[in-house]
Amino acid sequence: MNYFVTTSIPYVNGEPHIGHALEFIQADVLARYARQQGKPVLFSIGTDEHGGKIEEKATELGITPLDLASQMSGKFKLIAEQLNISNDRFIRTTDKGHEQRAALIWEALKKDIYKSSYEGLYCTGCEAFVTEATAKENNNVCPNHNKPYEKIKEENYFFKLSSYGAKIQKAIEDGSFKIVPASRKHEILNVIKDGLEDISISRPKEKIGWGIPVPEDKKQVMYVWFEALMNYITVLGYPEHEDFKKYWPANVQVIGKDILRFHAAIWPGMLLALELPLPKILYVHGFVAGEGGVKMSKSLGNVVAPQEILDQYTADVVRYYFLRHIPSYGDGDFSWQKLRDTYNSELANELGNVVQRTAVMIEKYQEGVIGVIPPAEHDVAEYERALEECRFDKALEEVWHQVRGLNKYIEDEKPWTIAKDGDSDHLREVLAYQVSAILQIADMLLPFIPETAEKIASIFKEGLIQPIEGTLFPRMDADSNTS
RNA sequence: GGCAGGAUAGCUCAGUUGGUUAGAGCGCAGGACUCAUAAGCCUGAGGUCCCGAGUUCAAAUCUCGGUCCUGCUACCA
Repeated sequence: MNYFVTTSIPYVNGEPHIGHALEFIQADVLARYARQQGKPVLFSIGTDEHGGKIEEKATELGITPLDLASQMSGKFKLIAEQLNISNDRFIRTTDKGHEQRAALIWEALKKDIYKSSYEGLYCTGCEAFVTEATAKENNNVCPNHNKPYEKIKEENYFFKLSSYGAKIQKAIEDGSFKIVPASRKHEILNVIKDGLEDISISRPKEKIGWGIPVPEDKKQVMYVWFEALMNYITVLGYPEHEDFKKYWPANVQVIGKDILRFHAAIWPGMLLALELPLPKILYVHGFVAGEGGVKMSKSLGNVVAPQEILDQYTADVVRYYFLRHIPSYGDGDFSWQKLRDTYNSELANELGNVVQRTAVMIEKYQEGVIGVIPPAEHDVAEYERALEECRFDKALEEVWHQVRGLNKYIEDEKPWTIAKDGDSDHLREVLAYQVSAILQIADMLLPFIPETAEKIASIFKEGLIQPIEGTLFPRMDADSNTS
């Protein structure tokens, strides 16, 4: 009954990008849908703030790592607000609560943690070791950071992930830990089947100071990835808080395809070691490319920040585009042209107009009196199934099927002709049916474009048309936006 | 190299266990209407279903071979 949904927590190393926006929006739909069904919901998002990269950047800027993290975290928070994300919590890994509880988790994992020295080639940019083969392939220079690999020997703590591979595999295979889409499930099973290796989970403090101290070892801090994953339960107040008992395991954890391994192998390993249940569903979205499916990159100059889109369009428009036109199970792309076409044809012409024409007819022919609205009658099974499978695109297609159906209904019934013929009973019946269909559509749209859905409902709910200011989605001219 | 997925209309894609004339949305062209945001509705054009062979009464669908693309993963010197 209780419903817990999370997004991954973005690393505050970079500005919020379109992929973060997508993830926030998708998770928000799940949260709002669950609330609509009357479930107690907890929806958390947040930011991941420790690690060497933050430390370095802060040093460059001459500020403290925490100041930098706070600044960046604020930007993610702002984007979430602008997108009308209904998160109940926003966790920062620098929150005292997270830091303290991370230490408790470490203690609880102790039977699976051991110390060992590790020698290998390391990239400070990636904060990761690479195999010799990889290093050779790249001529000893990390391609991501353009820095030579350093040969280092470190004392690290390790987590016995290898002990949990079989259990994780079983949970994925039997569906108790469901990974969608299925292609991602196969992908990770392929990795797990070959056996999971123990992972390094700490760094020497002298090398990376910006992190959560390892309990009882002042010389080590927790590896940022290991500690960041813990946010999903520290945010609930693991281990003692009521919320933790109430909301864990998560119903859905929303992540991007680039961090599948962390969430489908390491994280479940940690949970199993803690003797906690695994999340029910791990939903993996794809990437958003730029125009023509070309990857967004600074050097190509085709990067579009969520902020830029929000400067020109309302949150609902942005939400709609991302949910309907970025395939829920694959990669998609963003272009201003596509956004405007979508806006005009789907939101303005089809949805906005059907609301408008219905409201106007009731005002014109019946002084705004709606009369008895029949109950909703369209089958929503497909819509519901789509949502259960995190197929946001498909769910919206189902809604639009109804929007189109309604426009067709109006053309078939021709209320304006009925009005001329003076058959007021029949006219009232037809218009009330239109309202019924619109209200059902608004209901289905509530998790997706909440402001619009509420506005639509408000027009018809009182039995008398309550006009709104302007129109829902005024059409946009071809030259009204460029950038 | 291994594993997985893909190639269908100008674009994005759907095509369930093989079964008449291969579909939708967008875009494009034409039409009738007038309640509405010059929106909506109707009609139409547009396809060698990647290539080749095979199985079958029948293949977009199944088999084999090939080409190209994507993802994951491994490795050689």
